[in-house]
Amino acid sequence: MAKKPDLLPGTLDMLILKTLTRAPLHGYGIALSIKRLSDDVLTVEEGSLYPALQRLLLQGWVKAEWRMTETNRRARFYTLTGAGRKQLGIELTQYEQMITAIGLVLKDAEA
Amino acid sequence: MAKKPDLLPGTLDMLILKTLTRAPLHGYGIALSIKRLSDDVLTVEEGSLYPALQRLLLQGWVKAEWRMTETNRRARFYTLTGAGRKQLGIELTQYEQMITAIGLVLKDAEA
DNA sequence: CTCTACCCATAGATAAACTATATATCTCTC
DNA sequence: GAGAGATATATAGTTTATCTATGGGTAGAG
Repeated sequence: MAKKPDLLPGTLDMLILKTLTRAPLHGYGIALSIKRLSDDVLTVEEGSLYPALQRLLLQGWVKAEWRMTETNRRARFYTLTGAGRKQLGIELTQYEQMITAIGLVLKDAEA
Repeated sequence: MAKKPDLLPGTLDMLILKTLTRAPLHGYGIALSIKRLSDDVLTVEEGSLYPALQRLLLQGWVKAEWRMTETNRRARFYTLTGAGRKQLGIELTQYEQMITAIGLVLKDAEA
């Protein structure tokens, strides 16, 4: 059974951090944002999202605050910290390096 | 501790299959090939490589044959099968789709 | 005869993602 | 006012991929 992953493993933290550079968001909003920005290609399951947010909180890369949404529901809003912004930079650099390297391997031409 | 992976998780099978489109190779040669083609960015550890090859064998995507290397050592040479070539196509498509989608999320511009 | 490069393979730990489940509220429709 | 559906958080348990660590063994160079 060819099961398809909902995202490239290892990229979720980066995607969340990047999403938060645009504006503070609650978890559900982050998931929606990533899904919509990616034209429905990337789906962040709840079972992946909330543990990831806990991770990011623990690392001090985001901070959380309970507020009310526009639709009048209680939700936990996450904001990127300075350390989080720095971490995002690191992860972006590593990611670029990785996909460049993968591109080299996938290229057909051999010297 | 939380060591970073030497490659993007989920891409190893694709990299191995692609490497085998060029020529049959033994495990050690596959690892070397990926490392060199990627300018030493991607390193395939043996503990990742051999289980991955077992996986590919089991799926019927490669077949193996004991032969002698140029340096006169016994080695197991892996050859891509028809099913493996098909699988590679699938994985390449999914990979492209993923990194395109990730690119959309990482872009700064918002409509 | 020792060292390095070559070669295979597995066990166990770790981490990240998934499925499934639980809870709860708001809004809209019938 | 009942129910559906979208909004919202969270955890337990499972799966899977990768790493670390270890174990074997051979060829050739010095």
